[in-house]
Amino acid sequence: MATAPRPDFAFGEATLLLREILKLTKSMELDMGAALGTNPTDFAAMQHLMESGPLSPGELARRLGVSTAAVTGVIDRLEGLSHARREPDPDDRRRLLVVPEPESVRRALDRLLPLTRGAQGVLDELDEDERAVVTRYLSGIAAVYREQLGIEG
Amino acid sequence: MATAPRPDFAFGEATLLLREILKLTKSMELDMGAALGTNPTDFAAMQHLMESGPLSPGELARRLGVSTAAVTGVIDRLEGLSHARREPDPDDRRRLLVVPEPESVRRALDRLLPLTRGAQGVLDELDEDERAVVTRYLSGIAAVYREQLGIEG
DNA sequence: GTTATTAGCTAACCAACTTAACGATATGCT
DNA sequence: AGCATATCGTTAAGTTGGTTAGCTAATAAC
Repeated sequence: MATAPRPDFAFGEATLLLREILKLTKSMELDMGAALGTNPTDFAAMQHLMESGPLSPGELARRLGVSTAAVTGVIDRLEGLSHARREPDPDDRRRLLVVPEPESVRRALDRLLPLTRGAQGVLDELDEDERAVVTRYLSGIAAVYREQLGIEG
Repeated sequence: MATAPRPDFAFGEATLLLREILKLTKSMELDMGAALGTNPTDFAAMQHLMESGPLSPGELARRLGVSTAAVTGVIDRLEGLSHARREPDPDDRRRLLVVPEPESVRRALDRLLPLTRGAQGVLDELDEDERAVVTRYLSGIAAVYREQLGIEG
């Protein structure tokens, strides 16, 4: 009873590892944010800007899953820290573009790249067939999640 | 430039899938919470109570990574919804035990079990060697994360 | 048996969201 | 062309979930 109070929770090793990764990811988000002096949401915004280039506040809101009003705050904070700036959108004067500052991008990449390189390194140690197995597993897990959320969460 | 504004972000398929899973997990946490009418933190507390049985507020705070003051609020909300109740700890009269209500546990499991069963199902479709590959991959990823966080996050 | 520590709570505060309303621009319709 | 409608970002006001600091009660240490 002390070690297994609820028999329903008998997880496989892979499942436990996945859970640990999810937990580590949360710490990572805090850590990443700390690197730029931001909260996780603001850092996530930076990630989108780094990956996709300048984005409108509306698009940023959509990607972050928050209201456009909240994104105004995100941009205010990023601008306050000189991580990004507002520029007018030449094609639509209602809209604007949030442009990441190169120096901040560099700093963020300093944190992000070791992670992605490390992840890639793990994959590189696997052969083609093994990578396929991993892909199959992850696809399966993603499918299970999507199904529970009602296809497309 | 439109499709690949930053060449630094060339992710492998597995990495993209892992990212998607992380994203789905967040939706899942909201979804789970909604099932009990709670926020993700409160649901996470329920998960710990379900897995480990009654816990003290302090232990709950430690596991959730929030202050004990915040946990007072968590327990207040769970009690308000009759998902758990406070009981005195027979061994230490300063302490108390947060006990999950069976009916709420049942409702939470209704949501959780399909997920864990689904995840287990994905694993069941792999043979022994393949499962070892998955474990190796996930261990590697976890190690990379831990390393970046400075061993033990 | 006093002193120090621990447990949980309250109080006061704060950060990050939400919805609603608003001004400015763009789009669609006739 | 010109008016009605929709869209974009912002502001304003309110809510939520967290923080730290300080308190009381109970236990542990010497």
